[in-house]
Amino acid sequence: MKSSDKEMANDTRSKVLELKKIIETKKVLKGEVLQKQGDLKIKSYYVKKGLLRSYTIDDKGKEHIFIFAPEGWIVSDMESQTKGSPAQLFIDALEDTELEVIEKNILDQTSSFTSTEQTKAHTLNLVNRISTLQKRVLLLMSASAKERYKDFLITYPNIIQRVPQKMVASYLGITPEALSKIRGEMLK
Amino acid sequence: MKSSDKEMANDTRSKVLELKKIIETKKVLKGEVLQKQGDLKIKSYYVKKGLLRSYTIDDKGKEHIFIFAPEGWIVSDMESQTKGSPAQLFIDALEDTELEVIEKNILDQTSSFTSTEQTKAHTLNLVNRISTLQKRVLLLMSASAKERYKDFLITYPNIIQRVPQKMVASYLGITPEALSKIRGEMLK
DNA sequence: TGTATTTCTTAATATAGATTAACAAATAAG
DNA sequence: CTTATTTGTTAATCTATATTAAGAAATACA
Repeated sequence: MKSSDKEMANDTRSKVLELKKIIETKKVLKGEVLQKQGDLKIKSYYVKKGLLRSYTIDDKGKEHIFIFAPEGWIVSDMESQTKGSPAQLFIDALEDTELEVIEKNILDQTSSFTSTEQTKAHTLNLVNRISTLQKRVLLLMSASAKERYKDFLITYPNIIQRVPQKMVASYLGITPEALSKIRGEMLK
Repeated sequence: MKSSDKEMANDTRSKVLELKKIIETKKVLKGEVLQKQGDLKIKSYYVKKGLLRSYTIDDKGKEHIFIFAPEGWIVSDMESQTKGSPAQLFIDALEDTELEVIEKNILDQTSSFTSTEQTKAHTLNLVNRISTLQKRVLLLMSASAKERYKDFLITYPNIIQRVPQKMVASYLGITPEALSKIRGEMLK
C-alpha cells in the first residue's frame, strides 16, 4: 500500500468515526457475547484491536458466520438497528478485543453531519459494504466451494491464521469436513 | 399499506430522486440492453414503469440474476460506478420500461445535498439495499432451494407473474429444472 | 505436565441439486 | 393461422457437498 493511500484510508476512517458519536470504549475478552439474536437495544461496534464476528443460528442449530471484523471494521446489525426491530445476528469476540461502541443508528447520525466530507466518508462506508455483499451473493450463486475458498484466501489473507478452520467453513457456507477435503485437494 | 405510510414512501422516493440530478428520462423496449459487463461509462437507472434486471454471466456462459427492479427501484452497479472501474453487471429490460438515468455516482451526489432530510433519504436507500443483501447472503448460506423459493414468493409477490420461471431460477441460484421440480412438489 | 476438550482429517454413505435428454406447452414470428 | 422458438416438465443419471462416524492432532484446562 502506498503511503498516500494509507493516509487516505486513515482519513476516511477518522471521518466515519468522528460522526458516530462514540459513547464508550470497551475491552472484551475472547468468547464474550456482545449481542444475541432477539436483543432489542442494538449497538454497532468499531474494532480498534482484535477480532469480532457476527453470525446467525438456523433452525437446526447450525451457525452461519456473516462477517469477520478485524481491526478497522465496523460490525453492525444495520437493518435491525435502523428499523428498531430485534437483532437478527449474534455478535461475539474471537480474540480479546478493544472496541468503540456506537449507540446511534445510522439514520440519526446523519443529523449530526457537519461537512460534505463527513457525509461522503459515511456514504463510502455504506457503498463498500454493498460492494462486499454484492460480491458475496454473486459468488454464492455462481462459484463452487473451492472457488469461494480461494477467493476468501485472497480477500481476507490475514483471517485464516486467526480463526479455527471450522469458522472459515461456516463463513463459506460449507461444512468443516468439506473444507478439510478441499484443502487436501489443493495441496496436490 | 396505510395512507400515511404511502405518503412517507413517496416522500422518501422524491427526496432520493431530487438529489440524483436526473439528466434524462428514457423509454426502452423489452430486451434492450442498458449496460454490458466491461462498459466504462456507468449510470444508474430509476424505474418509473416497467421492469429491469441486472445480472452476471459466468465463465460457463450461465446467467445469474442479481436483482429485479420493478417500479420505484433503482438499478445500479454501485461499486463499479463509485470506483470508476468497468461494469461487472449487465442491465437489460424485461418489459417495456420508462426510466430516469442517473449519471452522477453516489459519492459525487453527496456534494449537492442541501438538507438533512435529503441525506437521510439517501442513507435510508443504502441501508435498505444492505438489508436486502444481508438477507440474501444468509438465505443462500443456510436455506434449501425450496425455502429460498418460498421466501422469494413472499418478498417479491408481483415478480413471479411478470418473468419467465427460468429467470426466477436464475435469481435463486438454481436450474430451471430444479425449480420446476420444487413447484411440482409444492402443489401436493 | 497430564488429561479433557475442541478441532481437524479421512472415509463411507446419503442427498440436494446439476446435467442431459426428450417431449409438451406456451409464446412469438412469419 | 401455421410454424418456429422459447419455456416448462419429467425422468434418468451424475456430482458436489452433507451427514455420520471414528480416530488423530491440537489446544485449553486442571
